[in-house]
Amino acid sequence: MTKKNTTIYDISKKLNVSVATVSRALNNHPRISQETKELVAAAAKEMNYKQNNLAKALKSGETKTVGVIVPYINTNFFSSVIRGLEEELSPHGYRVIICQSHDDAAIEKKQLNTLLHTQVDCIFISISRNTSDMEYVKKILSTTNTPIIFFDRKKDIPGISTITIDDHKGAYQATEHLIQQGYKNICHFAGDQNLEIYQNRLNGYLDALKDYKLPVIKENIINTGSSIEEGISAMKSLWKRKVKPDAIFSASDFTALGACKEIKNLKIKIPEDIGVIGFSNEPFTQFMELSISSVDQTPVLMGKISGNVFLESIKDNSSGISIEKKLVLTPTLHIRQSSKRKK
Amino acid sequence: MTKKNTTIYDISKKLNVSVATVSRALNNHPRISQETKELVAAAAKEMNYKQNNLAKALKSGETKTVGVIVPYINTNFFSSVIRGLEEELSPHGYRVIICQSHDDAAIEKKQLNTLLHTQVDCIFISISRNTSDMEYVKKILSTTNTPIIFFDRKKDIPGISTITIDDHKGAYQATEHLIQQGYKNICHFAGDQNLEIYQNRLNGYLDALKDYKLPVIKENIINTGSSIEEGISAMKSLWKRKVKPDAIFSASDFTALGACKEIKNLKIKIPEDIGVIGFSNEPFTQFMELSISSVDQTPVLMGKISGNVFLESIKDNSSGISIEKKLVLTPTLHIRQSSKRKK
DNA sequence: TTGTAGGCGTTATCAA
DNA sequence: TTGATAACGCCTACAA
Repeated sequence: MTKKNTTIYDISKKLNVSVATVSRALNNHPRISQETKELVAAAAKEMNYKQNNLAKALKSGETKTVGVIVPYINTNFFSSVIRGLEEELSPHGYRVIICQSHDDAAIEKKQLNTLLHTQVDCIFISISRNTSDMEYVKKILSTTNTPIIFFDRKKDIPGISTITIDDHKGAYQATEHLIQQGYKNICHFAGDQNLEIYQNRLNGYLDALKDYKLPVIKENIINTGSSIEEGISAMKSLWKRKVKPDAIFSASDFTALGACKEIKNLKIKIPEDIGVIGFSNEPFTQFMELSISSVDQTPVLMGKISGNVFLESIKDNSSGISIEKKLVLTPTLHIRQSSKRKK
Repeated sequence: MTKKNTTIYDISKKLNVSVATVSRALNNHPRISQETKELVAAAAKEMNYKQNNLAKALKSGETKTVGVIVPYINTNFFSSVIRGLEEELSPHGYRVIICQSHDDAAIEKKQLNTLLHTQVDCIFISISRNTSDMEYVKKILSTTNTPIIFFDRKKDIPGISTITIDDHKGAYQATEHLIQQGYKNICHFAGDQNLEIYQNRLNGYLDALKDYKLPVIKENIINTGSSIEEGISAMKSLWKRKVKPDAIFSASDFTALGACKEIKNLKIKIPEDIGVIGFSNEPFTQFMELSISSVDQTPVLMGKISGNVFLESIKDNSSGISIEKKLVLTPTLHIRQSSKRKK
């Protein structure tokens, strides 16, 4: 048996007033008598009235719902960003729909369209690895009013606000720290160069080397993904070289972990013989018995700020001006045992 | 400048047909000529038509959207369940709205109401620690058609399907394993007894002791939360006893980790002097240099099955029957270094 | 202070 | 095969 929800129409019938009065009373309209308001409120409660946001949204054009697309939701970084986003937006009455792209541009595009159909008020995206064609994003921008905001993994597109961390700086500081600890032959485990974040980490590494007059050696840049296994195998092949590295700056904590495991396996000493720094400050990096240095990306904050950029843009928009923001957060280097050679 | 979305009305005007025809053509209605369908499809594409799900939902009463409420989204367990949920439901056209209760019953109730306003087709909840009054949940059940499904952290309420793991079994197997490894004075770090999952873990531990004729010692049950710090302090005070424990079965991986850290600090040997097992199979448990044994809860699977229970209930409902399901998944014990004393 | 009525975009019923 | 129209539940001019 299907239960019917009570509507303002039901309340109006019961109280012998018009639906308009009920609607206004419920919305605390100034020109409704206190008495009526109380009457309506009582009836609403008694009849277990629940406002239908669908109808409201259809009328107002605002769903008070936003969408967020990430590669996978069950990673520390992305789930933390989403946590921040939810905590920033929820108090303002916004719901958050989550979508996974599985790091695939085709799925990402599909999810984007689904969100558009759902009439979300804003779409937050951290793009997938193989996203390159941004034409459909531009088309959405030019044909709809739905703002798109990129966080972390972005592309530069006019009209799209972005919230990122300063990957270059994080990488630079990490490399600089290794140099200051006396490491001289520093390798970099580089991530997918289709993504700006990994380009910036690589460049930060390179610039630190240059600034400290260390030679840039092409072979010291190893392309890896971000799995433990790739870290292990990268380390394995590195150690077969005649000239061995004395430090690793990895663009991923997982490859850094893989490297640590293999280093232990090779009976080399961390941090005496070789230093290691990762990136992301995954929880496990500090849990390890030999804790791993890493660069923190403040993901919860990134989520909150992303949400805030949207909220602010709504305010701005009321005055007809839409400002494109490019916010860059500062990462924090956490120095732990894996790279602290000097006491 | 505000861009207007094209509607079926726009298409109907352009093609000089009725909106009904457009709607039917778009929905591939059998009694529309192929010619018209193609015409409409072409116009829709050209005019960049995007269906408004809001209007559709208002009409049909189905939003194709579900809500999920968890304490916090950025934990491995909950984000993994949500991943599974999204992956099960997304192919069927459902969107997933995520809400955080911050482990607080009052917020949980608020989120529940928001989801109801949003007209979601189903609500998935893992209840907060201090949830006790289930009256409002029962009221929702009796006054709305919105199904509620509990996963992991549940209460038994008629009409609500639940998906859990067999915590008793997981705890029993963990304890049994410790016993078989020769440990005799096994302590339990128990979680919040307001939650069934922790009750069950405690009972599994107790039953294993009984079955193996080991004495049940009340002082060996330590109430902790699930933080590293509590694990450390619990271990600290345990080691001040005259009769010291030789194993810990913790209801949480984090307290287990804390115990391990303190054990190392006390210069005791794992697993020779003391064995440790946690619960949840958090990623870090296997990353540790001294890997920690733990009970895996298969969270992604739990999410998928939760989604599936909902999908099945829709099918069932078409025949007017709504079946309340109580599904219990089997956990898997992962034996690692922290508890493997015998070779 | 309150009521009437139109419209948001879709689908479905009843006609044609 | 197609068209006209009502309805989903709400809000809001415009009237009264």
